[in-house]
Amino acid sequence: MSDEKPEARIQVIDRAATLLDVISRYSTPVKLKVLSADAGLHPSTAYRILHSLIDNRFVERSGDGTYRLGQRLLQLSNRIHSDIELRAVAMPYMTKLRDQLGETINLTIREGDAVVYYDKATPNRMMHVNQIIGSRAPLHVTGVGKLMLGKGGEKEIESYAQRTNLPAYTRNTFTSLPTLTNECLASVERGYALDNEEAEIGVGCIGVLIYDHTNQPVAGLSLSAPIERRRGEWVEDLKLAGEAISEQLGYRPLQSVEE
Amino acid sequence: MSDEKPEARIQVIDRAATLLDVISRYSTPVKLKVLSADAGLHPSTAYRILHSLIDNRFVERSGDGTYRLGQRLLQLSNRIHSDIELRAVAMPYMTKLRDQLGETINLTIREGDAVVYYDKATPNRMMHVNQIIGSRAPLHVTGVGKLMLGKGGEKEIESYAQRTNLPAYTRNTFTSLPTLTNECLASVERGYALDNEEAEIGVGCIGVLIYDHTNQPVAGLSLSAPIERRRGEWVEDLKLAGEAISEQLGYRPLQSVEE
DNA sequence: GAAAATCGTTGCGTATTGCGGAATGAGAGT
DNA sequence: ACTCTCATTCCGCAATACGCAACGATTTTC
Repeated sequence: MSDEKPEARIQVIDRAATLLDVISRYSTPVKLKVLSADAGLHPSTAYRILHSLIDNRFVERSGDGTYRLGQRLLQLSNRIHSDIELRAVAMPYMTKLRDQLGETINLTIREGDAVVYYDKATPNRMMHVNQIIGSRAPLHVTGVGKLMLGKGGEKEIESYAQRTNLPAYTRNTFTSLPTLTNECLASVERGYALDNEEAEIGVGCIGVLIYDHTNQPVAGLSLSAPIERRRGEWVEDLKLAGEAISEQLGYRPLQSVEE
Repeated sequence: MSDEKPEARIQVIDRAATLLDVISRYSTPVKLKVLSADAGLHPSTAYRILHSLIDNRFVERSGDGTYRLGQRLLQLSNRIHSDIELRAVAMPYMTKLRDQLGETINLTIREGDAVVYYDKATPNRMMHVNQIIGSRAPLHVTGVGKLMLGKGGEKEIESYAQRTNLPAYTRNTFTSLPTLTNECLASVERGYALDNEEAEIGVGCIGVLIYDHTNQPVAGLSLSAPIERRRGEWVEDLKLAGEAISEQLGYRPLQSVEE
């Protein structure tokens, strides 16, 4: 990091970054004296910055007074890794489905009580369903969301219903707990869910879950189409794609619990 | 991060960590308004911290004004990963060799003109060679170091000689460029190197290189013993262990250059 | 298309925070 | 036991980070 940029910089962030760099250059944990010398900082300055980085788990300190990079860096970068991997694995299947079926294919992930549209493959036709990447929809009005609720079981569906009060988006939205519960559990049972104009009149979806090596659902795959164009035979295509993506992410169905 | 710790904390490091956490909670890139709200910071404060994090590559900003985690986190955590992996892969072979041959087995890595003792397996006998983890030795007086120099070719050996002036550690140290060059290149040729009391009188070593998926040497494996106990037949054991470790790290010998 | 609202960015004054020097404590080396 | 070195803490100070307000750009609304 240079000082040539005219914009105001925050000195202590630059200094913290320098210390992390210096630590990363050594293959064994390093002492304070070496770190302050290499970073060009006063030892008491380096000491305080390092201990703030320790508090935030970017750095760890051993009993012998040496410092090394901390677990927070792994956790944050795992986030980047898993995002990159999910997209990279899913996108070829999505584009293939899009080309084969001629409708929009969405990749979604769960964020609390909503699904977020994470990526998509849209067909080259004038009329197609277009979801905005980054936008979100409540779980109970999407196919994938109903599957995610269903995987959580009756208690989770009930908690969700209490938190959200199951607002109606169309006249087809499930707004009563018993019917939503039946719908979610049945969807899990058959391995896919339909959205029958529950989020938006005129739009129908087919959704399946994507699992990873933890054998938990991590994302959803869905096809959105104008309701009159949606065909039941596409369910199998979505299921096969969801399974293939899941396997590439390390999912092993019917595996005994050993981890 | 809480405020209950009595020690002085650096506020802006805490705030930067909070912003990184907030970004990591979202699965899609996030706008400034959301980040400042979730982090409980004034927008201009969040703006300045974020841009300092951008300068240091912990965060990236897209043209649409959204922020996501940056590549620096990956780079720093790759450092942690590769360290963990090397040790995890090598240690079982090291302990097996130690038990089989009854002498100290070292794992070393290169740091500039030195090798650093990175890990070790020491035998349960009163007299054994003991290298201090974290300590370093000049390349030209260690078996592994001579191999690393040899892999670099004559020009690198010459540069090294000019930089260091090949100081003698014992009467057996190679202190002339021609003889050191011959020794390094011959060692590479036969796939192992010996340290014949070149670093310390009375201590002899056998060293081999460890490669990874980049097909480059990333570490060294060596046996250190009192010179009168060292046996030439152990060379094959070191070579086999070095190859096995390398393969587990993704090394593919005789692979055409395609990466 | 114009006006209003919102978000992002920047300048500025201030006070809070981070800094460096010095002192102290702990541990290592002789 | 003494000396030396490194790590840690305290303290006064000024530089830095901050928040407010204003401005520019973009989006939203009518």
